[in-house]
Amino acid sequence: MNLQQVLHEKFGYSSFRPGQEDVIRHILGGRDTAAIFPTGMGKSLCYQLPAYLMKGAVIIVSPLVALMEDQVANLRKTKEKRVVAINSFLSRQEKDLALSTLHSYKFIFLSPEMLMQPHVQQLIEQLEIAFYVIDEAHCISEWGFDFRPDYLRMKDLFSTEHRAPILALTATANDQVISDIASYLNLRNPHIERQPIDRPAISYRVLHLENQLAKTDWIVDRLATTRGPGIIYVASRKRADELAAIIRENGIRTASYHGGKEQDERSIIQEQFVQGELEWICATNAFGMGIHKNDIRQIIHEHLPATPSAYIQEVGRAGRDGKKAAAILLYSERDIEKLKFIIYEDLPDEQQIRYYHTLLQTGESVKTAAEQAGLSEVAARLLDYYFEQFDERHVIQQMQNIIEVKERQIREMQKYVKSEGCLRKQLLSYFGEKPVVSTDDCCSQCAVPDDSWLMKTKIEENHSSELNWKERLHQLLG
DNA sequence: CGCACTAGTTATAAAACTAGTGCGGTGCTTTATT
Repeated sequence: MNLQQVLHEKFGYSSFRPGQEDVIRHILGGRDTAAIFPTGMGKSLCYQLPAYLMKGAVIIVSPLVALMEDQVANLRKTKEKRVVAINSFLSRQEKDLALSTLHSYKFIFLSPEMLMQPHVQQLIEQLEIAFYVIDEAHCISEWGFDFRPDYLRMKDLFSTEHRAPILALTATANDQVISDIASYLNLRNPHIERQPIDRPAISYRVLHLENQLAKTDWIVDRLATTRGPGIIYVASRKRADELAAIIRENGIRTASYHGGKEQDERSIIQEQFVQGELEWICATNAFGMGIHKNDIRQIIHEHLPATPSAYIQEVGRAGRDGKKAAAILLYSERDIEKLKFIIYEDLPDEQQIRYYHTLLQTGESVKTAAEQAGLSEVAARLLDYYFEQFDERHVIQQMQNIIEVKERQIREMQKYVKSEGCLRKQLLSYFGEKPVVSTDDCCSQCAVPDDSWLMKTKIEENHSSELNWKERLHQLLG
């Protein structure tokens, strides 16, 4: 069957977006492929379409349960019934039923953790598999090394001689991330399909503000005078709640979003934001993946994100409709230390590693050994993975490598906020790119920022309270 | 590390200092008990 024909009949599109067709042809030809497309450029089609032209099931590895559920719902909307997501949302019985009837599904969604469970793997081995999809594949780099080691364990599974081809999908990847993806998915002579990540509609701005109070003032003023929808990224859960409350006091529809909230509440908030019932979201970096909203106009960061990739991704959620959007980073010198603390907190030091290892060797259980060595759950899980691979000396070395990589990324972010040249150029250089076209409203280094297009009309402003936030807060507390 | 917050001190009344303390992101999974 002709690709165009399937595109039209099954998906109702008349033409492919840039890169899609190439990716699909390579997968149909059985070649491992990595596709780096900016968000909203139709990555899902790259696996959905070839699935219908090939025999067997497609296994999709997804980082978030919510993301899986979302994709399942989307496929069901297209009248596809042979879809299943195997995860902790399912009851014991539902899970057993799904696993015992795996062969009847065309699309099977799994987390890396689920995929790596031995009994799940046994069942998958018996299936006819068209190809594997690793959705949001940058998670291998972002989470694999220090948070979710099952992203690295997948390497074992994909190292078998005759395995189905792999399609890795992501929106953002520099050479290092691509190399991690290729290595940990064991891609063989992969085809790399890359679309430029530069988004000319986004203008960049860095503002140096002395402390949190100054930032709060700036944000409140900014939201009183300019329009959303927008996202404000903050560094802690507590701060997300607090800032959202302050903004709400000014009569602006705002909610907070972070990992400390119940799954249900998170879905509702996300949905309200997408529907336009909420104008602003104050969020930690938990917010973002799987948000389909085209008209986000502003992304404000109250703190420095940990990596350029994180920044590009968070900022890339704005302006998907191609219209203008503003990316603003508020920066103060002290943010760096705080950032480092959060990053290193979970990583075990040499002493802890040695002590933990000794305890394990003397027959102590993983749990008590971790407790006695003062390791967080995350740290213990990481060490278990690394001790599967290396001896003690190399495990310590690995941990040092992780810290070095993270420090390098923080230095890159410092280069960005301190850049005396074009911010866009500086940021893109990390990804080996240059700006695609020259834009009038490029960044705060190239020109004085022009916010006229974002200004609220008088009527909109009058909806906000006349009192400033300090007075309101005072009233509340007093 | 830096910050917000609390309890105690000062010195004779209320508020202003100080020292001590707690807290800080990202998500999958799942066992046995209430």
